Amino acid sequence: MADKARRKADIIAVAKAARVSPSTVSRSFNHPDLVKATTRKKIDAAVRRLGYIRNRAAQTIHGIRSGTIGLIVPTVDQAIFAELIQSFSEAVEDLGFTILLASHGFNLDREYSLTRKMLEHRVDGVALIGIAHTQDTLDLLAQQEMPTLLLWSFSLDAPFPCVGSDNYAAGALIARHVAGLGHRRVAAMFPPTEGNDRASLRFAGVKDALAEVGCSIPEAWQLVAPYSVATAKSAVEALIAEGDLPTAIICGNDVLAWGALHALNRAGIDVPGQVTVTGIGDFKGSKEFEPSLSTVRIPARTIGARAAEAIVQLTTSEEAVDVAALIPPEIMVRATSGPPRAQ
Amino acid sequence: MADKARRKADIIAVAKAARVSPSTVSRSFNHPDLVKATTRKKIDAAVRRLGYIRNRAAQTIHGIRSGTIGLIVPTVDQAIFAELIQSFSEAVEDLGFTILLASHGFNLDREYSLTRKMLEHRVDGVALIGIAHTQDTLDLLAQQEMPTLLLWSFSLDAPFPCVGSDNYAAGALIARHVAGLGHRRVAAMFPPTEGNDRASLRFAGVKDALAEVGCSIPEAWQLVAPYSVATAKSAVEALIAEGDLPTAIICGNDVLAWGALHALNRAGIDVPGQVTVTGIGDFKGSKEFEPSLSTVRIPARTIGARAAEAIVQLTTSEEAVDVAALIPPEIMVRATSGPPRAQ
DNA sequence: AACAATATTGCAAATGTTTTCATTATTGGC
DNA sequence: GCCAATAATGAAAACATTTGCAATATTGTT
Repeated sequence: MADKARRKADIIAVAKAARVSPSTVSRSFNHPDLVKATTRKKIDAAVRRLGYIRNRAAQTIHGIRSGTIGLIVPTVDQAIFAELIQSFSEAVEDLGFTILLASHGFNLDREYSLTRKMLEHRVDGVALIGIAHTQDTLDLLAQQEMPTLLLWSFSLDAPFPCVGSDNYAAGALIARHVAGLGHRRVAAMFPPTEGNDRASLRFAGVKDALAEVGCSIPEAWQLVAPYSVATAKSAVEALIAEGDLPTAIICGNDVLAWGALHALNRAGIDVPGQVTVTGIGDFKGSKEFEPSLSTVRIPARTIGARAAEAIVQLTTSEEAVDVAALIPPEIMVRATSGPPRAQ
Repeated sequence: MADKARRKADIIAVAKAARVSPSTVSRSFNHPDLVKATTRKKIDAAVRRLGYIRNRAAQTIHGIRSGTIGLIVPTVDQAIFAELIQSFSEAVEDLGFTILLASHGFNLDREYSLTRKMLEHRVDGVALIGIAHTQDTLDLLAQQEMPTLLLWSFSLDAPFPCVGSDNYAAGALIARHVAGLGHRRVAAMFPPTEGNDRASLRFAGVKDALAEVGCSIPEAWQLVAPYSVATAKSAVEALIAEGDLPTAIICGNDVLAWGALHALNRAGIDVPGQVTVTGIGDFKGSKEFEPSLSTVRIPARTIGARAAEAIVQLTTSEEAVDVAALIPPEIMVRATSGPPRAQ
């Protein structure tokens, strides 16, 4: 019988057990200062005795915040997103919210339907990765007046406030470093840029910065490799097999750079003596790589934490607040970059 | 005005717009076969026109499934968990559920309060990482009759069904491989084992398997390094500095092994010629490492997918179902392991 | 054209809370 | 000990749905 009572444990059951009205129980949770200490004690005791657990769904119905933030990402399974998600969710949890997580695998149509789902769950806010989204998704969020944050990339003319870094600048930063060392025979290896504003902006930054010194990347040296050490390694192995090596390979992210380094290492090609390799991202482990990877730091943890504050502000504050934040990328010159060998 | 109507868009508003009763609208969503096709058309039109979005919270109140699965992990930010979470959430989403994600940072007390939160949100099921949890957490889940799954590790005498691999076996597997090559001067590098059943089981497996051949790991060679390339690298650098090198270093996971390899590489110590290095996990990139890492494969994607099916079965099926699944680890002998150099 | 069977719809109660307003209890000042 | 404040509580309506049951509409059969 205790069992039966227990399972149903209702705010009403608690009220009965504590010999007060349901209103008082509710108040004791939500406005403890409005109920007498001794009453609160009785209620707490009843709660414990019955194993009562509040029902957020029932609260949410009243237009009260659900206490959830929807986070929609391309995938969890890339170092960079994992770090971002971790710091974001930590910070969000500390602020009393829980994350509703969904991943769309770089498919923006799926992103739309996931967004709908988030809205059905009445999340208090939505955070999306990157700037590029389908108009449908953006319209939906705007029309429902859902507090929305664009995470990871930053742009001034984005449809929603952004907290993130400037990927174009990151690309330009590393390219200028490489060009500054004197490299003119430069290859690039990037992930497919379609539906990925981060990668395409970085690549654009690289190309534009190289153009400043009159350098361009020949078609044959524009390698495309999906995010993985394996594909990057084999792409660079193929490049090596061609016989005509560039003096530098600028990679769209650190994972690709790791692949490049492994390929060069295997072929016995000295880095940076014969070939300079750079990454973007400064993932964990890049500094410890042998040789230590020259890259651009995009501070995922900072972005995640700032974004959490931003989205919570967006959901809680009445008036319009300006939460956008640009977290600048930072060049990390380490051991994989050096001047080109004299011809 | 449209705007005002739009924002509130209610099932009642939809009903009015479609000139039917709210019940019919509800049915048209939940039991479409019970409503006439032409009526459904009218309703769909009204829904679109008003931009109506169903309110899961209001449904959940009726004891209907919330369509969410709580996933509580130590952290997202470790390759192994990221991969697991990704495959789990993909599969769960395909089955029509959404993930409520929380991370406790290896703090089991936080795990308890996160579990409570999940229950407040009336998730349909909860998945926890690993076997070891506080009694409070386990009691809470049991008492609330919450479908619960233990993810990642497998054990027969666990308090809830498990879907995962056998970490003890994984440790034993790699240790037998190393011992089989003839190594007797063996070091181990593991993350702190406290509150981490994966690491402690692996380590136990390693020690027991080595004991089978009369080998034990001297105190000084039992390195402890938190999960990170950086700490692993410096731990092994310290070991190298000592001067007395083992012939093999068995690492608790691939990230630690990467760190070890970088340290040895930097010191110009040949792997596997002078020192054998092994990992556990077979993370992405381990195969492409130079030299390619010998390790034990723990198939995260398989586990994630199987676990998703399992938890959904647990939440949907009436009778008790047996969903436990042991996904066996598999040794991957690659290039970092070889016989010890003749003394 | 009438009847029974079946398909479709609406009414009203129920779900677990919160909140406004009204009522009752307590306190301090004299 | 009485009165006015003020503090604490309760009753009832509201929130956005679902669902059992009853009522109505449609169909096929003769």
